[in-house]
Amino acid sequence: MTVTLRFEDGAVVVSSDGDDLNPTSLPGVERDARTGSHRAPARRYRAVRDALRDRGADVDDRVAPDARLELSLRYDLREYQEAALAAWRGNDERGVVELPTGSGKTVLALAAMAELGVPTLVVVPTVDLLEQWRRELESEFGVPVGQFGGGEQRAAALTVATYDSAYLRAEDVGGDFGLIVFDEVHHLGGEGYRDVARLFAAPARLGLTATFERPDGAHETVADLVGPVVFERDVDALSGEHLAEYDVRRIEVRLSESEREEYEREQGTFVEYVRDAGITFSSGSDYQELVYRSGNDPRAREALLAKQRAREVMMNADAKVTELERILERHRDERVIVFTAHTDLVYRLSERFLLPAITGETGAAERREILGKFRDGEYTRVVSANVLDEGVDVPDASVGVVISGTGSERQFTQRLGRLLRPGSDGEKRAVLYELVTSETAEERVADRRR
DNA sequence: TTGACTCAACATCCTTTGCTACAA
DNA sequence: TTGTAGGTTTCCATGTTGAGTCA
Repeated sequence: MTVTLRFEDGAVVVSSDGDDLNPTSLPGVERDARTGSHRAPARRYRAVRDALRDRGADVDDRVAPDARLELSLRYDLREYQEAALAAWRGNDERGVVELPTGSGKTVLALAAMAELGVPTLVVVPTVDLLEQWRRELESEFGVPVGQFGGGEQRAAALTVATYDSAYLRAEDVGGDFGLIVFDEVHHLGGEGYRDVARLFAAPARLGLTATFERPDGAHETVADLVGPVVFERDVDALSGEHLAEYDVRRIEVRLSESEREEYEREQGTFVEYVRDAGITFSSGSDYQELVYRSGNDPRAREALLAKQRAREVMMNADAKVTELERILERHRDERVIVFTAHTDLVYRLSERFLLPAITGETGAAERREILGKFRDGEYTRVVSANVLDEGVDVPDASVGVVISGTGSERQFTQRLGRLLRPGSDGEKRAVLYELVTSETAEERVADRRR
């Protein structure tokens, strides 16, 4: 008896020429009533294949791409990269490696590709990263690299894709790769992006991230789709030798009298509603419930809007601008990145201190120009809202100033990571300033992110 | 090829001290 | 007794992204 495996529209189709096999006994395989065929989600491909092998079946496997690639790596891996690679291989070439920004996750993935030598898809969240990876692969392996996304639709044995484009092409090319690498793999927890991992058959899967855990718990889904964390090393373990040493300095500022008055009024409106409505925030979904209520309860809506205004007051306090002036003066000869949460403030600071500004409204060309000049040293400072947190190739800096941010540990880690690429002399010491408005909810927000 | 636009998706958005049901 | 986890649906606003469309 021969069992045939085929890839079709994001699924693995199982057929056999005899009656000995009950296909639904295979992992994930169900009978499709419409076509009468037996199929499993593509991600179960390896489990199905292995189960058939265990039973000694003769398998005609038309899913696995049979192309073999000769890829050689010029880099020598560092000790922790070797260890991460070994851990991943030891877990049947599945799993997530959690390493800080700047510690060489890309090199690790290149090494995995070279060792496996199978057609590989690299999935990334932004077009910026798409281009970085493509350049890296081309220069390292000297082969043409395919691209899905950013206006291109070109397949090759080594291909890079955005999460969006990978999803759009999955039914079509989901069986073409032996290895799939998810850069910034925490994105895979998003409701829509999960399907990327489901619809591709690639048996070998590598996830890369600096911050695996998600506040919504969806990292468990990611672990299910890609594999568990097989290796992790945090910033502190690498700083000094492979990453710059750093300090985080929290600076407390006070609201002005009028700001305090406004803050207390708006925050009071919010707290009062929350108390009256009996919302305790004892579970994570309570805030969500408040949002639902605001759909038809005017008081709930007003409470949320008041909270929004209170947040703006505390995050954009005038005293932070004064404090920033001092910091810029103190680090006049160093490269400084200023992070905020609101675009309005970005433009205010840009005008006041003549800082080049990057926000979501900044076009691609202008963005490239600013980052290029920052890289060359023509600009030594840049101010941005959330744009530079992730997914953009940001030139190295040694001073960061967090004017405002969310309570997200991920955002904090990413911002810190912007400063940690070691200097050429190895003597660099980075500083991240955190400006926090005292006696406001921002103190809690700042505590939460660490 | 580009730029401007729309659209959908993702992420964050959280108070203080208290209720209830259930498991160890 | 003590400690701990927690039930609904169609979503207030802001910032950012990628894909697609059209001029």
